[in-house]
Amino acid sequence: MAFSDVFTALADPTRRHIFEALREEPKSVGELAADQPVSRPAVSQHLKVLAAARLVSVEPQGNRRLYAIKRDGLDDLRQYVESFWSDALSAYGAEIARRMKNK
Amino acid sequence: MAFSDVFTALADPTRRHIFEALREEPKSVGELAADQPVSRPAVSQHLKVLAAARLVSVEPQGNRRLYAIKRDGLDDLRQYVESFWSDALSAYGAEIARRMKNK
DNA sequence: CAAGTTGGTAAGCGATAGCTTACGGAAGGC
DNA sequence: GCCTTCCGTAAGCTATCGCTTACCAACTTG
Repeated sequence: MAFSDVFTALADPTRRHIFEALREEPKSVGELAADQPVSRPAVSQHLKVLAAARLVSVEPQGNRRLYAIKRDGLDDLRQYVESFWSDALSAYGAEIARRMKNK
Repeated sequence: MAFSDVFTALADPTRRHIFEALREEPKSVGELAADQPVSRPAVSQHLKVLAAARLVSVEPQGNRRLYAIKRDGLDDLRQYVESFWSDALSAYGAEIARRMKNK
């Protein structure tokens, strides 16, 4: 499943910060690294993981490489959460019902 | 943030399987372990992580402990994804616009 | 009360994740 | 053609994760 890659990608705090830094606008690796407490190669490795999870896209622009948020990974995540929604609701209701019954 | 715990909890495949096994109904540790390729203590440790992320709830019932899906963690996750939605949409649109412009 | 379930915790291990430094290659500026 | 900027990759180290076995506590049942 593609869920696995997305969860793994967003589980790391540094990687999540990088991802969130792209909310405003597409940025280059250097710009992203400037805002993080880790080295530039580390950021580059994180971006590779984010790209594999289809959370970001790359577009070479001259000398630099512009990274931007990509919808695909977020779509997977959203779908996963939504698929749990009705189940969780019913389970939640059953939980409440059972507690009232036990009382 | 509470997001971190949720992402970390669902990043591990075994832990996600355990979590998904609770979709149907609340189960005991032994029942959960029977469906997994790992030992019972491993399942117990995974449940601890899931509980810390507020993804499952526990209720002692006699000799056993019944675990069930809890909404709180899923709520956090959903909220995180939703908060990205408009941004991702606009970024996506900007991306398309830029590509058309470059062409 | 003794024996059998059920499950959480501790200790220890092998594997992996994330970081750093060092290097190489591609594009821009002179 | 050089020199600089920008960035990806390789190698290696340390810390952490997930697993196992061993142990112990709580409850149930005879």
